[in-house]
Amino acid sequence: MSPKLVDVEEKRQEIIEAAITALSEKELSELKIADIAQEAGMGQSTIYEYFANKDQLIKQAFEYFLKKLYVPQKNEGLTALEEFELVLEKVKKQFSENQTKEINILIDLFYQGIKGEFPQLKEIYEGYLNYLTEKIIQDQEQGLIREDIDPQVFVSWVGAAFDGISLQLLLKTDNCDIEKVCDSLLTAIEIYSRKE
Amino acid sequence: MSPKLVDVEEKRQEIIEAAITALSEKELSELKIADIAQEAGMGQSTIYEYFANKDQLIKQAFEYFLKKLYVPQKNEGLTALEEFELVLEKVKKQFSENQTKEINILIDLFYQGIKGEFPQLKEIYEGYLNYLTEKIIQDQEQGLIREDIDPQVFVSWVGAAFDGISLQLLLKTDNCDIEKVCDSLLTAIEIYSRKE
Amino acid sequence: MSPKLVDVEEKRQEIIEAAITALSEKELSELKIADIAQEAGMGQSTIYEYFANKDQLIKQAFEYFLKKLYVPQKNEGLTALEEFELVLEKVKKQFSENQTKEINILIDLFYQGIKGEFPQLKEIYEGYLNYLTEKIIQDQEQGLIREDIDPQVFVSWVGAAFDGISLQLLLKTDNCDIEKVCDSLLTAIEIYSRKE
Amino acid sequence: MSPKLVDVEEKRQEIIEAAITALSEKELSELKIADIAQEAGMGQSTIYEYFANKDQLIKQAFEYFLKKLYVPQKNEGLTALEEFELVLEKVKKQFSENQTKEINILIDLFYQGIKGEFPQLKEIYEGYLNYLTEKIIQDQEQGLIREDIDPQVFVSWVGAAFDGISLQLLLKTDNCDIEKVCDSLLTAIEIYSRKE
DNA sequence: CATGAATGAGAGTTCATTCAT
DNA sequence: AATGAATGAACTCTCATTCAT
Repeated sequence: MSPKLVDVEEKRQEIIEAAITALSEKELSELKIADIAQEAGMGQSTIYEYFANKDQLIKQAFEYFLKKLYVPQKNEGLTALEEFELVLEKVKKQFSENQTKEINILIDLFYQGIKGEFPQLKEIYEGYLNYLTEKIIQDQEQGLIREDIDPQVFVSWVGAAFDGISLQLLLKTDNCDIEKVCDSLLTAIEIYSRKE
Repeated sequence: MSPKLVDVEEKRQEIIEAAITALSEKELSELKIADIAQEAGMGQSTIYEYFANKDQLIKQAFEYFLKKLYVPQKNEGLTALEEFELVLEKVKKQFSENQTKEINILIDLFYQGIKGEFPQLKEIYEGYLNYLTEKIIQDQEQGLIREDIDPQVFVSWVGAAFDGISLQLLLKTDNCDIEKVCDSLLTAIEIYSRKE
Repeated sequence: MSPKLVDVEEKRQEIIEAAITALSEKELSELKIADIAQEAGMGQSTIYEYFANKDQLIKQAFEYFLKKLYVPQKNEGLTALEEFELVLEKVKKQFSENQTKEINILIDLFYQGIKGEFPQLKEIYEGYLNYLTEKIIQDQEQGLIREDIDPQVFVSWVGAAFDGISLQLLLKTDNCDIEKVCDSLLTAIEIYSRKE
Repeated sequence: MSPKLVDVEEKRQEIIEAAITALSEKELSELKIADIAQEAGMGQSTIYEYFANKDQLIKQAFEYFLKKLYVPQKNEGLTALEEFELVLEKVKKQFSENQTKEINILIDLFYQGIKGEFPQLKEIYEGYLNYLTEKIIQDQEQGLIREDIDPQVFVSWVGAAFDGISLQLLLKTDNCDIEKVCDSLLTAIEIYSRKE
């Protein structure tokens, strides 16, 4: 009915995706509007038709990136321990060759999040911890995990350990074999949580 | 014949400290030479009498900061577990009100380190893990820790958990009580490592 | 859909011409981007849309200037001696009132050329000598010039004398009448080169 | 009688010589006060005790350089032609390996002179032409050179040719053998000037 | 709607010069 | 007299943003 209108939202996605691609190759502080425009195959000024300024664009790009990354993908049937294994598996995969680019964005994103300039990160992080907490509670109900364990507290350090392992991978410490570290951690978790 | 003589090294410290102060209030990518000069109470060009360029200054500032932070302070007498407690104590203290500023710098520093632009960080990080590894080995020799545990692997995930906890504190997740998390983690460590 | 389209090459010419105008009023080492921008009637940053940096701009300006100056304008029918007369005529004209500005640029250009920072000058200079050499050879074939004269050697000092005369004009020595000097030189050339 | 006074003039010479040494290694537009100070082995500010500013210093350095270079060294007994040969010999020698450094200064000096910022150059140049003119006149009186030649005019183009040859040497044109060019020029001069 | 072109504001850096000692 | 130290003013260059078409 209305005259041919460009789908504004679609165009925004296009730009955001270009921004993410660009971000995967350059760190945020080096990312220019020109880079994004080139990646998107459009003029710089066109970007300003869809975003008020660079900051807005970057923020929305991060948001989009996180949404895409954190497809809940709830594994209903799994126990907490199985879930933990899965998470670690995911971490390892993420650092395998073909996904290094996403990690670059994750780093920038965390940096912004920690600096308080991307508050969504905190929410998402808490969501992820809460999801794991739920799992613990379910397992406790099913008698798989000791009841005297505070699920939130437990998840907090387990999650922390996972993040820390990511950090070590990022720093590329040749401290030791990631495989063994994960196994050892999982063993500790199991011993700690299992009913007598 | 007797013009004012300045201890060059001292002046450098002065500027570096100004840079660190400035960094505690602004993130690295927003830090200008002008900020540092103002903080140091001198003209911008004076800074260039002591540092070749901004990059050099920043790098040396990080280095200085790390040196100051990581006074080895080896606690000879302690067992690994006691040492772990101590580390966590330190982490908690670091996040108490009056040291928030240092944390800002730590974040920037880690960001640079991960991005590969401050390789010293990796060394220091490995040094810290190695120090803990030594402790484990000593305790194994004294029969305090199970011998079938690979010290490096063990330290790797323990260290990771510590870092992850820091990260959670940085993100200010109100997930739960830090005190309890630390206790829970320490318990898990103890159960995992103790001889039958 | 139809934003203003500018012929990039044309714009470059515009800037280059502004640079040349500016150069005719200031010596190279005092020439600022701001001067060129003002002369061209645009913002400084606009210049950087068309040239990577000042050096590039200056180099291209010199190149452009030389091209404009050295229109081959080969005078097919003339003998070497007639050509020499013509060159001297040209030199004299160049120093007449309304072309003084171009001379300023020529000086800078020669300075750069001698300093080795504008190697094109050498090529052009050699081209000019070669052109004259050709003329001599033709005349030798036609029996107008003694065959025992090495054309290159001959041209070398004749060209040198021409350049030296330019230099004297530049220094504005009131040594004596340029007209007579040229005549005298031409006579010497003629006597030296003519067949018995 | 008076307390130990530094001989101001001596100190100035010292600085000037340092400037000249520095100039022989760097071109004028790249020469910093710091370079001169370093070469002279003194602090930058000391230079300002003896010279009002950089410009003054450079000008005096050029003046000093010229004075040192142009020791009249009048060769009383020689004929004009012999003198010409000598000059060319000098030119060739100047371009031999061990004196290239002085040439750098000469170039800068000429550049300044032509630009009108070093008027002394003109005087000196005219002095040199006058000296040669005198020679011609003497030879005419002795019947060695045709009387119908205007000495000034003659010297003008001969000098010009000499300068032009220097220029060719500076541009490093591989046009041809300097030796032969000089010989050819001298022959032309001789033919032109000799009495029947 | 799209965008080429233009730009102002500001960044890092250099260097002749001044000044206190 | 000598100079280490400090610096203001100026320069080149960058880039997010605006605007006319």
